[in-house]
Amino acid sequence: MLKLRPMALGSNPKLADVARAAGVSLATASRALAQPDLVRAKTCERVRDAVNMLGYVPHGAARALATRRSKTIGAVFPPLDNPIFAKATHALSRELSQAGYTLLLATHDYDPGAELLATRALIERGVDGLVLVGMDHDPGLYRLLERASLPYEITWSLDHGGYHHCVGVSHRLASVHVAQHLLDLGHREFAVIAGETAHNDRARDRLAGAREALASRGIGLPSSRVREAPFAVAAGKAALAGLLADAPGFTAVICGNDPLAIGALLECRARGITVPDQLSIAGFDDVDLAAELTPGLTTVRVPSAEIGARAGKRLLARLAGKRVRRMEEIKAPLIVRGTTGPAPA
Amino acid sequence: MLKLRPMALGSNPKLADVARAAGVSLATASRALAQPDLVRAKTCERVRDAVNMLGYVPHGAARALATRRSKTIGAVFPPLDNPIFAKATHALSRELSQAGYTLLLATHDYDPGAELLATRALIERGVDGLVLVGMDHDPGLYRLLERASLPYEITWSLDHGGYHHCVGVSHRLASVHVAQHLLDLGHREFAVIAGETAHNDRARDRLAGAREALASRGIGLPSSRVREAPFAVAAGKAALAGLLADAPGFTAVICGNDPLAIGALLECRARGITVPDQLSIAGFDDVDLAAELTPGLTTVRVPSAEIGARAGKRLLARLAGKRVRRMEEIKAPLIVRGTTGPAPA
DNA sequence: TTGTAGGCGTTATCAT
DNA sequence: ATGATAACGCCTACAA
Repeated sequence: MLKLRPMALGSNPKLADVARAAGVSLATASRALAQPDLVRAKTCERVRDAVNMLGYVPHGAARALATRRSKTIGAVFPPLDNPIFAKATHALSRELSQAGYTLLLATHDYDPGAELLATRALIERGVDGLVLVGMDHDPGLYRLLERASLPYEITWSLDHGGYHHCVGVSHRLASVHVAQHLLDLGHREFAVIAGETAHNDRARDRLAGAREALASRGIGLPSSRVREAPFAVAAGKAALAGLLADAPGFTAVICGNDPLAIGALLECRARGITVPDQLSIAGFDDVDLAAELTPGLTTVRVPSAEIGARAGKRLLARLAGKRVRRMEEIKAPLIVRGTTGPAPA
Repeated sequence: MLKLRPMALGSNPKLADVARAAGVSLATASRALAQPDLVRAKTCERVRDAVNMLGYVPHGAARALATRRSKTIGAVFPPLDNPIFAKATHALSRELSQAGYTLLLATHDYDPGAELLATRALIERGVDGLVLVGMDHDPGLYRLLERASLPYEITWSLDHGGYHHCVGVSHRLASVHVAQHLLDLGHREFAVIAGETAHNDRARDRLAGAREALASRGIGLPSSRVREAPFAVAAGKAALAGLLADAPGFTAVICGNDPLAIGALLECRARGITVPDQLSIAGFDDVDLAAELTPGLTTVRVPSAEIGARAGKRLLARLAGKRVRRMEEIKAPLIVRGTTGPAPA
């Protein structure tokens, strides 16, 4: 079954080998591949043939060294088992590859230190640009970017300071809409299951938005009614269980993201609490699953694939010397489905 | 003419600048960073200071050119919105970064042509090794790898031919176990919602395993009872609806992966079909959500994070000159939860 | 322990 | 249209 391959040969063919095989100079071979218009058609063809014959594959490092461009974009992301990040990564990768760029990906576990290290590694690898998530980063990270004078895009969050290039949504505003929706349904007793707010400006903004909307109608949110939980369905279940045990009496739960909301929903189902009759639940992100559940999950649609794609497009445009708006806000509409309903009488 | 180029303002400091600032030669500066043991401690420190002072970041391309190593590993994956791939990617990335390697990620939509192109791009970028998913690839892909004599790992699938390095599970065998479990519960009328089998050996093996187990007990699987569906909860719902409409009468559904199974489950819930009393449902992969549902989803545990981590470890070991077993099989046990039960009388 | 110099594979700037 | 050759930034024998 195992076939032996006679062809051994030490190293891979280089452009010089191609040139020799085609009977042209190194420079001509290079041009034939990069700027065919500058080379006689016939010569071009000879070079191409030689390439195929030898199985020549360009040496990116050498090219990067000479051109000072790696055709590579770095992305530093939280764990991709959050589907929103997976989607964005995929869309970004797709966008980049269409333009001949490749994605260099680093992931971290919401740890600013690790994030800084990873970013450094990417810069060392010579990325032409960088995609980051959110605004919360080690100060050293921004310094590093500054010094490297590397174009980068902040995703998900918006820098209202107008300094960073960014493409994202207003988490605060969307969260206000969620709370208002529930208030309009007559709810007065709320609980919140927030994502972990440390090192996460999105989670903080979402929590702040909810607080603010409630406060503006004179409704407080005691700390016993607020829980932070790591992103995960299981954590959502546990959080709701905890709230029910420690501070019952609420009729609506605002969740920091969909997995938490789905967890809360499953916990209700397991306990026989009917949603939305006895309890309303709202999520955030509009994960695929949200629409498939019965009842469907009321949530905020954050178009994560679009964010990834836009970040890629913007970066590519900037690398091509075009100008782009510094800040690109994407709408995040409230999607009302079945898990929210009138407050029980 | 010889011109002294003072460090340009925009340009980043190079090792030569560090050396000058530290008052040592280029070679010493290089060694101080790479092999500090070969350099006097005091000198080392001077170099380090210079590095910090100047904010020096090594130029990876130059290093790669000189050492013929990029400290970069490429991975070619299907869309990461399938959580199993997201988990594997994260684990892989984590494993690599611990060893100073970075992950170069390419994703494709189950298209062999695109996969080939992406792989080529990674090789051009100078990856030191590659991680692939499954055995189904464009023949040109294997040729490319051969010529580049690049170490690579096939993940998820096992090459029983013993040719490729691989780390994965036996999808066929696990699928046999699923079918046997249902047979043991008394089921005789089956339906299958398979993943799309084109360009996907895992989906084919899973389907084949189920067929085989049923056949070995004299039970056939008419084509009207088999449906292929793209990976997605929505597709699972639709597939079950289709089966119910076209070929009712089955008491158990074997699904090609968990999202499909969850879709089937949700469809049942929406129609008032009780699971497992009226219908048993089994999945494959053991996604996080599977355990959180009530009833929990009976499925096969495929440790995707472990696969990613192992692939990384194996590749790193090989790059370090160690030998590893060509084939590493990971157990994929059946996890019996609540969605499967005795066949209705 | 430290320095000198050649080379890694490609592009780009000159000539021709 | 094509060719010679100097960068590009770093590593690493080989010398000192």
